[in-house]
Amino acid sequence: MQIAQVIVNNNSYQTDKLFDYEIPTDLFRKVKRGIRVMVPFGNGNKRLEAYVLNVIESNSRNSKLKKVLAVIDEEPILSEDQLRLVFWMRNQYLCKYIEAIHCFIPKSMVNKERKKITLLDHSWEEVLPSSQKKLRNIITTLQALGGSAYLDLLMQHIDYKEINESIKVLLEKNIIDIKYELNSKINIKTEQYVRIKIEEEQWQPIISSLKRAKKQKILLEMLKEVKEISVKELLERSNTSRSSLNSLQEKGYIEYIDVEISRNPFGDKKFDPFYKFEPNEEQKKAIDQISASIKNESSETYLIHGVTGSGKTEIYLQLIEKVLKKGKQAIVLVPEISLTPQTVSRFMGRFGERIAVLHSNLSDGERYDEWRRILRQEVDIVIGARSAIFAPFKNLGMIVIDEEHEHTYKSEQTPRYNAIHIAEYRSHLENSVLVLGSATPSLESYHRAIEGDFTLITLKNRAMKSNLPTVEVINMAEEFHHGNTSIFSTELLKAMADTLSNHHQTILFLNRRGHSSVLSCKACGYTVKCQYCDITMTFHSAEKRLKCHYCGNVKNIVKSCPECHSEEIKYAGIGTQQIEDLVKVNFPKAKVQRMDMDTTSRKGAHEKILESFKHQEIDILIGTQMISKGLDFPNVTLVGIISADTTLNLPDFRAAEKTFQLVTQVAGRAGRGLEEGKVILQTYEPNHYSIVASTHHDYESFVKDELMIRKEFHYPPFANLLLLNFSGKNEKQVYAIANSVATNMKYILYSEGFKELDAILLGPNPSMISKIKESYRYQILLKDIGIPFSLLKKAVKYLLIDNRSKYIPQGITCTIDINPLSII
DNA sequence: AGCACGCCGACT
DNA sequence: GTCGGCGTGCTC
Repeated sequence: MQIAQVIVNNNSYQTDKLFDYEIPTDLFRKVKRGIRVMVPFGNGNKRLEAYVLNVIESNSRNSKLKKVLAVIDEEPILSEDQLRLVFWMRNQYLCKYIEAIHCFIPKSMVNKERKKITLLDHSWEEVLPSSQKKLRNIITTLQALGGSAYLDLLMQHIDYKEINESIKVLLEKNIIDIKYELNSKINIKTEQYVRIKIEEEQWQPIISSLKRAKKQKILLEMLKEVKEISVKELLERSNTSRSSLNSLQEKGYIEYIDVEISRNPFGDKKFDPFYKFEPNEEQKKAIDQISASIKNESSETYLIHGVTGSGKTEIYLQLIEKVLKKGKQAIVLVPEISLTPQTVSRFMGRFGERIAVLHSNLSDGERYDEWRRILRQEVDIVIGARSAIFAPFKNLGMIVIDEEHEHTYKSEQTPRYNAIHIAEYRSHLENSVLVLGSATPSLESYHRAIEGDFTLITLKNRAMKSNLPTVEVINMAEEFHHGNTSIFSTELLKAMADTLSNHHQTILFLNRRGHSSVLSCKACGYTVKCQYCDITMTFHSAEKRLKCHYCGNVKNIVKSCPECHSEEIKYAGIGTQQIEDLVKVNFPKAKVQRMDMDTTSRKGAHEKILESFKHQEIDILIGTQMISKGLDFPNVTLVGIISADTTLNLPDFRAAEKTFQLVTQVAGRAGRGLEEGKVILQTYEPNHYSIVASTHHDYESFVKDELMIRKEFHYPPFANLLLLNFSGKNEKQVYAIANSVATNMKYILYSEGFKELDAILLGPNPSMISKIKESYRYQILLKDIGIPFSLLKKAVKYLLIDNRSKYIPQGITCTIDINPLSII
């Protein structure tokens, strides 16, 4: 007997195991590893979609096994390599099978069965005594919904919870009918085509028979030429109507067929060709070195550390050309497509049609189309954000991860994977080259390069022979002592004036949106906080309202303090909106544009701003970290960093690294053309090692200092971290649960012989933001100091996965984050 | 996740 | 008594 071992499409820890089903003989040949099937599941034999992870042969006849009902796919939806990745991910990230599987499959492909309840035409009034109020209520609700409704919709209209019982009673009484409908969101977009069915020798008699049907004759003659054409096009070209075509079909001369087409997410957008250019010495060396691995199909990892403007993109482009020549495919990851439109357009401009683009604001349908294009091998290159690492290429030659230090490569939802981590494993599985690139590599990657895991390639010079900009640090404390209370230092204002008069462009950077992030009472110190989150509300001057940046809650501004009724309200914590206002006051004639989440939420707004900046319709561009990467505008000669301290002061072990990266990246926007660039960096901590290093563009010295600190305090790359997050509405309960997990954890580790637990387990502590959307948050941090990381993971798996129901009650959410990028 | 079963307080 | 809410345990 053949048995399929499947994972059912249920996102629950309790069903996260392989279930055995008998494969009926007629499905023997169709059921394979990686295919989807329908199976009966549970007491009611609810039909569920399931993924076949194994097919085994069993000698003993187990009559208790249920049978596979049907297969969904012709071909496996998950390849052998992808299956291997699924198993690996579950182990690595302690996630469920189904969570790993869903990474590989677009949402719109997942089938879910919905219960549809239909009222039958019976005189239910007689059958149901009027005392049965509940049942009658269900029926009247059903009538109001038009006689039939899906169960979930029906439940929204009825406020008691035990609806299933009543549904069952109604079904027994034959008052309603239940149907299961597959809520398949598969939306292969098709277009109707016609195909001619007439053989050559039949042609003459048929044509003569159509003497009186002029239009039909025209249609047939056109079809004879092209054999197959879309209905729409045919009708347009022939100037005929559908009815003529229909009568041809009735006579059997033609047939209609549905042909799959793709929606193009880029519409008719044309990309300027981006011509290949001759690489300089450094670039050429890098290309040659990596090409060798592409040629040998060795799964080597390269880390390209190249200063801003060193032409990393051109290296990627030329390497991809080599990959394509070998008949292989390439994946390019960029931090966030919408933030790097220039990079994307260069790829499109060089390679044209055979690229699929996966960015975060594609609709489900568009995402599905791109995925299909990849699967049908219509593209050779995928360029996309984090999730593009799962692109279903069959012959992968290379993975490029640009700006590899970016935190967006780490998923914020379970499974909390790191795309670099996945890329490493995937390149290993599929013998493809992995190329990481950054002007400011993450300490993890750089450390691994030093250790010899990655091959380091350094680019010291800018490709266009321009120099790196000079960076001038302004001590804002001194500025203040000299009587300048403005947020702009004298130097910055002067430099902005100079740049304006030279008709060059300025970028001002501040990593905080809104107008003011803190409103507080001068008299009693009260600060306005969100009622749902433990966070101060930010004043937005455009809407003249207060917004919570965590839950989106909006409040009117407070004119007087709700505590002491003082009317002295202080607006502190400067954001980009306020900068914009102040710039306009200081430079009334300058054309100023702000670019942050608030000005770019509309589709296409992003490109529009960059386009007008490119055409020099903007003198001063003000923005958040959105402007820190990928922008390449030669006329920008001044970059002003309003405050480097916002990131520096975060209570996170990566604060210094983030600051160095951000400052270096932003500074890199200046002086990319013929003119020298200048950066003015304002800070209250001019002597901090990350500030000093970034002013000298000295990555190596920063890394040296930072690595020493990381080693001393046992942080990555010298330790692995495991963060457990607990949240729930009842603060006391959240703490109690977190505490019991911590206690049990300590007990397990202690009994394994590890006595120094204070360094290994920290917490539970309230999270940095202790409340978000009315949920209280606590966390436990685990570090592998003097203990194998695998053992920590094993203990976590035992407590929070294998015995989850014992430790985590309903109402408490607990997430596991392996090597989080941030522990705040 | 969904569903059945069984316990228990709150009502006609 | 019994209705309905809620916790528990199971699904090949």
